[in-house]
Amino acid sequence: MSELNSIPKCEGCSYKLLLFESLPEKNLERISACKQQYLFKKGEQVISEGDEINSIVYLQKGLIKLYKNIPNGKTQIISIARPYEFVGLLSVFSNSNYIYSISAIEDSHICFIDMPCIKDEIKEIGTFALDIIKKMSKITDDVLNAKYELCKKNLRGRIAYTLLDLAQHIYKDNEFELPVSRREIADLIDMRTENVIRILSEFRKDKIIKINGPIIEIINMDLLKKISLAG
Amino acid sequence: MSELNSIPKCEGCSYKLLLFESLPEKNLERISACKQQYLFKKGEQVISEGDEINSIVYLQKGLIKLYKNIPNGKTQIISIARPYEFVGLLSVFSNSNYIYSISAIEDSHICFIDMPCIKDEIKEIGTFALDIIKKMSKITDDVLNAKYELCKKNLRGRIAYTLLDLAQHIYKDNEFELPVSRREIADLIDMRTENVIRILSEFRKDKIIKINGPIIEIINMDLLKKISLAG
DNA sequence: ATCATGATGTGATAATTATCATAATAAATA
DNA sequence: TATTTATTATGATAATTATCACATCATGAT
Repeated sequence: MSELNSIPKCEGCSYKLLLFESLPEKNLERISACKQQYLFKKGEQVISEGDEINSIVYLQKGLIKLYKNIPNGKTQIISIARPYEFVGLLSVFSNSNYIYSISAIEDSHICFIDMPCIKDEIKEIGTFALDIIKKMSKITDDVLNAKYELCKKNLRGRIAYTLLDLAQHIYKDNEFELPVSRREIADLIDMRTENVIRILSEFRKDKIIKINGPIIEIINMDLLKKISLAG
Repeated sequence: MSELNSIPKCEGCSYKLLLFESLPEKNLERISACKQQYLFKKGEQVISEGDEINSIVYLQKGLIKLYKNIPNGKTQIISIARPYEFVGLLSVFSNSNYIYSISAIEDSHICFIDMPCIKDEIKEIGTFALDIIKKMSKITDDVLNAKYELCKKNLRGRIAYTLLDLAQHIYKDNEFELPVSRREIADLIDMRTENVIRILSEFRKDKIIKINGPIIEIINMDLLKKISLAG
């Protein structure tokens, strides 16, 4: 983790509109004064389970994963998130300590906004409060929907769903580099590493995808969608 | 659905403290003026998927289920909720229409509070906004955690988990009447009806539970907990 | 009362998924 | 560079779960 040398003001931030559009100039300046920005290298830990929650985590650039360590030495990945997604809002208002960990899976710019500042603005600016509520509701919906979708699918359906998610929502390209290992995909969608590998191989044999090391290219999108839906 | 003949004021409501404790008297009176209470008989539908969201649903007495109808004629039960749980807050702020249905699985008193009223109070009373945010964060956490727990368990673990949830959180008694059919349990925890029935029979044979028609009694709590954890 | 319907219950079998074993390759480390 | 170590990969087998088939019982409709 290293501090970013030039710390821009929130006013000029392209993400302002997403969370702070209802905040007047004056209040935005106050927010701007109580935030810190850091660069996390790929693999670096941003938050550890149990850490005290004293800020809102805001991903500006890069890719992060939220995960939990579960008893038998395994890991449950809750979500992989890119900028604009605000997964950092998950459960931060109902707990005093994080119930999950966050780490960077790509070099990431992360903005920490002091929680007391946010709360002050929520209390003062009603429309901002409503905005935060709306955003929270949205991420909850998304994470929950994804989980419900995944849970009822068979393994091939889960892999297809995940590849589609990466291509369509994360990278917006039919060709992308897998940001996580096969084992981490397994941790994300509740299956065994061997089966992730096996099914990716099957998809390759069935000419649904091409695999070049860590690069995946979807070459039969329709079939992949069909498998995801049917799964 | 029938209107309750005596509509009590929010001031005297025992649930006031849970959601409205930070609201001054004056504001609570306004809330009280824009709410309606109804009695829903067991089996009656409260909300249909697609309905416009124009109020907050507040369960005062009884038991409800949230569910979605999924393409192939099946049903996905999202949650079974009792009073004090506020599942009605799920996603109501990020959508204009319900993405799930709600029906009563026991005779239920349900309070509908007009959404514009709630929003007005959120905008006006900052601490109330924070309260709502906290509550939303909490239910999200709970529903999400339950889903994550369930997804990674095997079938026996899921049944054990569900029985424990009913005994410990819903009925607070080791003996209770199953509020839903075996098929509905299957819809809740992503498995087949036959397997729900089969595993309940196994638990009976293993002297973990007693089954008398719809009445279930847990007679080996320790083992049930062990199965839930190991699953 | 009779019939249809759905819920419960059980067995047999098929399909899916996990586990174990083993190897090749890539990445990290001394 | 040499040597671990982790990741990717594939096959064989065991365990789990779904599906099908059928029986019983309760419930409501005719």
